[in-house]
Amino acid sequence: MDTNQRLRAAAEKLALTLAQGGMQRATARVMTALLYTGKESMTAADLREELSISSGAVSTAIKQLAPLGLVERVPAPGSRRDHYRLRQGAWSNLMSQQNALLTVMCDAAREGIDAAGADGVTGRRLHEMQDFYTYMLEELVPLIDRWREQYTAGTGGASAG
Amino acid sequence: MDTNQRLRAAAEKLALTLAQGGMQRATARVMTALLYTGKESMTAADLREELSISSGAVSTAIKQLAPLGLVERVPAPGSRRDHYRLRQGAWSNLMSQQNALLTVMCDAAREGIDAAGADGVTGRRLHEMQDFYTYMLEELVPLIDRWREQYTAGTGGASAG
DNA sequence: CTGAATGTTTACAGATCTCTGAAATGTCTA
DNA sequence: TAGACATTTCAGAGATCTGTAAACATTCAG
Repeated sequence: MDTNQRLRAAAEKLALTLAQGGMQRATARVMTALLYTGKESMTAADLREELSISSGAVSTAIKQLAPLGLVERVPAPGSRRDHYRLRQGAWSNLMSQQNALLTVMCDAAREGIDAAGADGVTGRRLHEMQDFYTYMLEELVPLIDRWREQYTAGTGGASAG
Repeated sequence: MDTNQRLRAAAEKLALTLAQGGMQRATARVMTALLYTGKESMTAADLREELSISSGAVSTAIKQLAPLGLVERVPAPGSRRDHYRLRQGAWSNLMSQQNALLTVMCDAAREGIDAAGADGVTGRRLHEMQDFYTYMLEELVPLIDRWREQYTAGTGGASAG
């Protein structure tokens, strides 16, 4: 099957992009493997084999992906192995997690102003920074929330577009 | 002066955050040095001394920051040395640059659908991904544009908030 | 309770990336 | 054109990070 190879290639390529964005490499590969798999869910052994990585790496990857809401453990019916799958809304969760950085930037700006004072060149620069990140936070958070509502409304998935 | 030390500490802390977000460490330090300096602009030598890094590192940092629109070379009045300063709108430019990743994600989703087909579990997952990043692109780009207009309107800076 | 199968943790090896130091390049003055 | 000063480039040392292998813990069948 040639299609399978194309899928593998696409998965690896996307993993590379995610890695570029700060995600650990093996973690990104696990993520894209779960995205591109034809199965409903994959076991740790499946991932290990599919990606040719150690079980330790799989374990670490899951440990990183699960708390971010990107991947979830699925109750295995009749199997002792844990099954994992990409979570519904994974991408918006990923985005939210990146937004956490905006809060940090906002706080940093405020702290800077506290230390430097609101006047002078430094104060002015910090003020622009604070304004920007405040604006972004106020706009982005509701934006993502709106997406979530909108998407869970058309739960079927196929008709969501 | 104790204030100076507080500023240095704040700058370093922010640099660490930026580095966490993928920016090179020395590059991030140069960025925050330019943000926190009391001067209007800094020379490469200033940066080298302030941060205790080599001139090569400074050069590399500028080379990375300038194309992103975060830092600009300022015409030096009567000095042969180049002067640098944080650009107006640096933060929104940084954000825009991160948004470029959204486009990549969007394209990746489309390519995936091409390879996997729109039906089946894989197609459905990719579809959600595509929908999300399409939505984000459509919303985020105008959002930032709006900020830019809004901010350049109150050009003074001090009264911009 | 025992044994087997699976999942997790950790020290270490390998790879990767970053920064330094020095040479090369460029730019301006006289 | 020569000379001085500033910046850029680049090979290699150093630090950092990632993944593996193996020990350890846990869960479940019999």
